[in-house]
Amino acid sequence: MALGKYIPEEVELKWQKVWKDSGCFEVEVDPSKPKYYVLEMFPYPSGKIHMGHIRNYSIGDVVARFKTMQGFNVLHPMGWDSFGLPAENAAIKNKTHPAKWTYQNIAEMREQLQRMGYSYDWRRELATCRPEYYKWEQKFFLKFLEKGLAYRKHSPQNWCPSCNTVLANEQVEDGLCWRCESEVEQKDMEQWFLRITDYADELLNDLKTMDGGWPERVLTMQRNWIGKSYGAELTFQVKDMDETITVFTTRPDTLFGATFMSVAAEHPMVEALTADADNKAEIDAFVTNIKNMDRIKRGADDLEKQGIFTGKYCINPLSGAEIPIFIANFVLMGYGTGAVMAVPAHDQRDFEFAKKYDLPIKTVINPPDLHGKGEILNESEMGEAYTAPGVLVNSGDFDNMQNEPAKKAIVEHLDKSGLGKISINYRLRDWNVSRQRFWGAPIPIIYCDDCGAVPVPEDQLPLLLPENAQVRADGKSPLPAMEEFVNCTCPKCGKAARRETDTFDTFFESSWYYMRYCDPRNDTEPFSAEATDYWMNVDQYIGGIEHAILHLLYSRFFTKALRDTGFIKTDEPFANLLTQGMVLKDGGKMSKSKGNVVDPNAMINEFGADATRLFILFASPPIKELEWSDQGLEGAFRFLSRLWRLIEGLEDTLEPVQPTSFNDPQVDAAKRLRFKEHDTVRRATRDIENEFQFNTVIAAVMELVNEIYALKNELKDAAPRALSSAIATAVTLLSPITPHVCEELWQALGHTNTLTKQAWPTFDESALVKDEVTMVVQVNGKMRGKFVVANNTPKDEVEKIALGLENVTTHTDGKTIRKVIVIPNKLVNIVAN
RNA sequence: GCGGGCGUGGCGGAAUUGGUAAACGCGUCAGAUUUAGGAUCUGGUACCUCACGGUUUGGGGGUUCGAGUCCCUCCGCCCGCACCA
Repeated sequence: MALGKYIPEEVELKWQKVWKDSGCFEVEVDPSKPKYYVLEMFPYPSGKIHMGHIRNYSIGDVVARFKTMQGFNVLHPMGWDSFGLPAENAAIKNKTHPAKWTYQNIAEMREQLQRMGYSYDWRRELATCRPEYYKWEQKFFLKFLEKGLAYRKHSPQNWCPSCNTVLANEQVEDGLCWRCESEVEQKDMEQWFLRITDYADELLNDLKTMDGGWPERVLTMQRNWIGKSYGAELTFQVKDMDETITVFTTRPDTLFGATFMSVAAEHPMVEALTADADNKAEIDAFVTNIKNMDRIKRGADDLEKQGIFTGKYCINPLSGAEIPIFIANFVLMGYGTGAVMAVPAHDQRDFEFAKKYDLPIKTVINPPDLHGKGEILNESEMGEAYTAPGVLVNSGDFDNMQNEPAKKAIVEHLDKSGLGKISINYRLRDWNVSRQRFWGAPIPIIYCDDCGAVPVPEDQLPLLLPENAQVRADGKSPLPAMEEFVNCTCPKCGKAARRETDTFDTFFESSWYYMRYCDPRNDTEPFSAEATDYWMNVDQYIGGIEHAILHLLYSRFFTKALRDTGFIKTDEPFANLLTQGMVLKDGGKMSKSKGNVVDPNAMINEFGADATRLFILFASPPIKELEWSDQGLEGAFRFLSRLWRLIEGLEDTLEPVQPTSFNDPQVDAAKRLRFKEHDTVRRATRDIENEFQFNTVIAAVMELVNEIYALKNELKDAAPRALSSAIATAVTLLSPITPHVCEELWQALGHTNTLTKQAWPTFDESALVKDEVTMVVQVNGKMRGKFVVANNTPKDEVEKIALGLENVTTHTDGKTIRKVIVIPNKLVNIVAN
């Protein structure tokens, strides 16, 4: 058939329709085939697709198509993370309902994704703002409540004054709201939490099982975030009071060196400790000052250490020494117990504090070299704390012990009198899932004056978000003022009661959507065991690094929590994670403020979806940053046109043969082409399997096309089947990357199947064996010549040829040949001096 | 400060893992074709040198017959964590 001119839009729309009509991307559970689940992080439907989306989804699409061609039953779904603040803000601006804005955006973005030709099973599309979806997470919440995994607590929370809602710890970056970058305040509130800390250990330990599957830096970030530290809790009696203070320390071995104690300004004992102090007013001012300091300033690394004496002392449980209790600005209530035993000789912070307030410094860990000489580290000469290992001194019965074993010995000793125990501390906090916003899934709880917080009965789910709500100009949720929503009766006692008006954090929805994709239309359960047993877990997950903690940690937790509530059998949701690099323009991030945003639609209209996909995958490996280039995109288009013209020009010659099917080379050119063809399959397969290096896959196919161009006139009559085979190979290898144009060319070659049903080409090792090889000759490691010999020519023969080369002798004349190294079929290095 | 990554032509980036550095593409130069072309084709293009040849993977040192690749050290950039007791 005649190809005519390459008009991307025509070709692309044609094949998109063929794929859609044939349902070739629709998959079902099929235990007879190996499954492969490839997933890209689903988008928030902001309305316009951007280059980051295109990159993310193009990478995923190549993986999906490649794995399909390799014979896997590939699940590749797409949907919408459609609850969230921007919809609400847009609705306020346009005086409409967030749902309307959201569904419009979804329709637009769906069209744009479809225009890219991605191989999604669109039947599985889901939107998290639909009751059919959030119904199930309301159910999960009730189950978590039953299991004690969800609970309500009154405590200081991160409050974003601009978003009008609380934030989880993970959603505060450097004291700023992750969404709007407003300064986050502290506010006492009663909120719903999920006990992610119950899973701290499992979340940490299982990171080991993902080694190799996840990027090292994401694993590190999660480890840091969980922040496990081993230590002890030690209890100090307060002198002249019937009170104790417990500290967390990782260095119980230094207990004898504790010369004072520091507590946080928020510590619950502060009021009692200072109640009868002479300078009560001064202390109160100091405490208020710290509490009012904003998070950024308080967390700054150059914050000067400040403290104030409470007037009270406590008793060192081992030495019996009386040590003063200070309130200090660097002690955090949110970590450990909010109280620290201060050992200035062996902790740099305590050292600085002691110097400033002239507090005693006492060496209890002696450096090994000094200890050997019978000397003890002199406190008055110390310029900084000694934090390295050593031997205990000034520590009573524990003297001369190595400090590591002493840790355990001291805690065990204190344990007998109930004053100390081994303790493991985490930085991770429970997940606050309450949000004071409208556009989210309602939390299914009813408050009754008599019965307290009562779960909405399961048969009343979904608890619907009212469609008639009118968003408020001030950004506050309209729910509390909606009587028809708030007023209800207590499911337990039947008396009048009020509904919870907070909604779930939107990370709640994204924590399990990948499970719902397995069985998205199920209306009797969130997903069937049959579906999730087969499809889960996700084999390859692809998305941005910005979720290294947030979404990825919550999802890991959710998977484990759903496992323990009997919904699923999986331990970890994502076996392999690829974090794609950012798309840059002129060396920087694309942003509206810089005015350097490239609109994908314009590119697709001018050069087509295929050229856009080709460029974005060719310009850089997926994990690295990508510098956008309009000229590069044109180059991609040029290559596709060149391939198109190649086939168009050979229409009378080419036959519909299978890739790598030509195996009877009679002439040198055919042999050469066959070698290149098989070598390209080898390289392409290897590079895809090695971290999806599509850039080099494309380069290899370009080389093959160049080779075909170079040999086509010679082979047109001599070996037309060699050309047909090589071209079939090029088109097939390229098809996951530029699927539309490849389908068109495949059809033009005379094939009647579509490439979606074509197997990934295989190569023949024997085709890669060359009759002749080019060998390089070096003299003292410098290249001096080349020669061609028969493959596997014996070493001594090769050596003889090499030594005889003219350009070699000019460099060896007058020198003694010390050694000749021969690497078969590759290189000869002559060592001479 | 701690942890991780990176540094290769004018640019994006390759290098079968210790064996011809700069594949592929962009840009650019020359030629061909064309009424013309930002179309297409052919050829050149790391640097210095008329040439022979020499130099080159952030700098310096080392291991090796041989180093972009391994080791040490310094410099620069990026990312994460950071008063976490």
